[in-house]
Amino acid sequence: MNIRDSKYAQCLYFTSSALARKVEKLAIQVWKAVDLPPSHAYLLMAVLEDPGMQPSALSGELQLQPSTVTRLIEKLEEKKLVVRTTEGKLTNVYPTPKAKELQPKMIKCVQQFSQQYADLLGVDESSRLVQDMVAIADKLKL
Amino acid sequence: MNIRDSKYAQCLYFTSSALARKVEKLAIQVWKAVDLPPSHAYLLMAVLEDPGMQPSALSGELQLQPSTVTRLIEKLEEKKLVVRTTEGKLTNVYPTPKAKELQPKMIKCVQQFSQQYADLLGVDESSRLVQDMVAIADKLKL
DNA sequence: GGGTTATTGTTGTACATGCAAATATAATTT
DNA sequence: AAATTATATTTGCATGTACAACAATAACCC
Repeated sequence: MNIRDSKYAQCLYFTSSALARKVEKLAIQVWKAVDLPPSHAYLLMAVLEDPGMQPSALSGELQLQPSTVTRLIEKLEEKKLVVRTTEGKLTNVYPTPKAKELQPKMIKCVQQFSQQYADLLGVDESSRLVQDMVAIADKLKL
Repeated sequence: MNIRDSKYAQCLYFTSSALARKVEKLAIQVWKAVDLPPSHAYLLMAVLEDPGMQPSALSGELQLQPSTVTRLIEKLEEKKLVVRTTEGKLTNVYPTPKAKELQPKMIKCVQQFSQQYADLLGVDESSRLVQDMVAIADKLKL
């Protein structure tokens, strides 16, 4: 069944969550190339671009709760892709050499992913949609 | 931090999941009025509109995996809002009187929710966005 | 009719995410 | 300097969702 055929196709809750699930599935496929779920991959890319980044900054950048960020970092630590150093109340997260080696592949994943939905949807169309979603999400202050 | 300030604000994975999380939070607030999480509420509304609806149909209507539908039904059964009857391999899900009593309140929740984001975003803008999201989600066959 | 295949639904398990509370440290106030 | 308040991070617990494997039944084909 297509989403448009659902009686809830007019509802923002329904459509945004259905879309997110579908997009995530696509992303999961793409990110299998580096054996990471997308959420882990995005955190790792942020840390690679800004080594030493703190969880609070990651929380803002990724729009995830601090607790979620902690959990993601734990997983990446287990895979030896990041290390954490704590002094005082502050924590710094650094990428390991293993993560740096992975970086080129990750960049390819990003490209492949955006290519894939640009092919499906058209470049202009998809970038307009993304901008609209951003605008709306930012208006939803809770 | 706003989503637009994130370095991932151009990425469909990031924006669609961030938007979905925000919208879900808003929906959760609204649906507290009937003490149901939105996912449960939507399933229940579907069953109220079409008593006896089967899990496979619910899976299509709600765009959720069958296993997820089973879990939602279990929760609603615990709350005495639906009952299940099985004959052969088919299962029918029926709303209880308690659910029917709740129906008017649920309709109000739907209205309140759509009102809330229409106020924030404008009626035209938000309905256009929803349609775009539907169109795109439907193109993402996986 | 009997064997194969397809459909329907449920379970076991895993993971992502969040909230609220706890912890630890820093900053501020008095 | 002590007490209070604010900030950063982590933990306990709960929930939602999915995949894969399973079970049960129905449909099909020979």
